[in-house]
Amino acid sequence: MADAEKNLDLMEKLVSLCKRRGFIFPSSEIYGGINGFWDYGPYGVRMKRAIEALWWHEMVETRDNIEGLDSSIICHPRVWKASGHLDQFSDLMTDCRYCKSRFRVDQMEDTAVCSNCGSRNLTEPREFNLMMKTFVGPVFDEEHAAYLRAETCQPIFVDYNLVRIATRQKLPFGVAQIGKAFRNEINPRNFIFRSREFTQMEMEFFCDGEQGLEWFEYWKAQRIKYYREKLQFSDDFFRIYEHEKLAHYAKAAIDIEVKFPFGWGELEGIHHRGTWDLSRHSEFSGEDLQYMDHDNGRKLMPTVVETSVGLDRTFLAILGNAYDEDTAATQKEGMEEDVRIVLHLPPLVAPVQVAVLPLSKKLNESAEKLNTDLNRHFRCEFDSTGSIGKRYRRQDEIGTPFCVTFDFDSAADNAVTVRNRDTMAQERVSIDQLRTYLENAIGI
RNA sequence: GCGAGUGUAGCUCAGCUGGUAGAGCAUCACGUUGCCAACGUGAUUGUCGACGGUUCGAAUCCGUUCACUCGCUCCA
Repeated sequence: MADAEKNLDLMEKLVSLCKRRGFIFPSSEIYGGINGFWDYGPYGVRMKRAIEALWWHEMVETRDNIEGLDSSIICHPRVWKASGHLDQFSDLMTDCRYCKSRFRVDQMEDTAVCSNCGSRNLTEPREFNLMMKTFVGPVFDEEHAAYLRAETCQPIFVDYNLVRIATRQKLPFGVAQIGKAFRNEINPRNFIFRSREFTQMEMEFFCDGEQGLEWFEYWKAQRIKYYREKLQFSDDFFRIYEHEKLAHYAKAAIDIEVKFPFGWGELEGIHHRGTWDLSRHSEFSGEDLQYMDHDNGRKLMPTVVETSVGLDRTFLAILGNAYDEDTAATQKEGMEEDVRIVLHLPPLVAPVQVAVLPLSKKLNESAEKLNTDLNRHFRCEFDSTGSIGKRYRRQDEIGTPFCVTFDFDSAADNAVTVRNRDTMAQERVSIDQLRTYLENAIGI
């Protein structure tokens, strides 16, 4: 099978598995769906929150100089004037009906003629803006227009000084935020890779411009380490793309790209944004956002180094990387082996980390008690239906790294079998040691 | 937004030229089994994506629309 075909196949399998097993559903499905919107089901939300928690822990909780923020989704419209989102994307566009080219009206020499084919058969100019519009208050007129944030970083810049004062942070320090952002993408594509409502995990690091490039290199290294060690990405699964064309204010920018089922795609951007954002907000708000360095009596506009990740894209990358089909022994008539679908998810983000399975329904009571105990420390699931083999396969398909099987000897020897998802090997573990054993295995 | 393809049970799909719906898997119950999708018996499941038209009759033909996939386009 050709690579492209195989990859397409993988995407279809992921979409199907996600729906079937409750990871991700099309939004509003009973009404026919709505383009560019997705719902995270029971297993999906477990995993999504686990990824969020992992990022937050790595970026905020384990660092003294990064503060958290949870800003509103709707901001003052001038925020988007200052950021440039409103003007740059309020373009009037026209399409040539003949050759299908599209032009910005303000860039055309003659607004009645297609510069590509010379046709005069053009559509009426239409306004294109990627920001989602709404109205604040009950009156729906332009004076009350507002926008859902197109990225989570702008409110960080807007609140930067309040955060600094409240926390008494000195440069360099960062502010992180996880939240929804909205864009009216012309054409949402590739499952949850490009949707109109998505979650970003962003951290803006404020520093003295003289150290900007050093901090850029620092965060680049930190983020690569995170993907290698925490999400277990191998070196052939991700790559660094260095921007050749930089925004006028930026000094450096890279993207971390990963191998999605449809090809390489951006997962995270690490950008040196200079003083541009804070300068713009100073200018538009009239508020002086400069920083007073009391150590040397110097006043400066902080430089920003940004790390910006798409949570939904991380989710898709992890899923695609984890999906595997191998073969395993079966007792089905006339068959030696059968296909086994397994998600090799990193245990830290697996929706179910430990499945507790009684070997027989006769053992339900004791096994349920064990499940209740383990549930306090891990994401657990109890299942007693069907044969034990079937239950193992069910767990494989949702990526459960460990199955704990309570059997007929367990009550007597106070031990259970721990079955490994990846190797299918089993190990007898004392119930007293079980929590420690699982914590080590999961990497908590 | 343009072009192409697809849409039938939870999933994968079959339903030829119109006669009002099927398989495998999954799910559930009971029995059996006791560590890798075992077996037996039984059961549940559909506005055939939506709306409209043609027809005595539409999953099937026609139109419109919605969604998904791919290629353009877009992606601050």
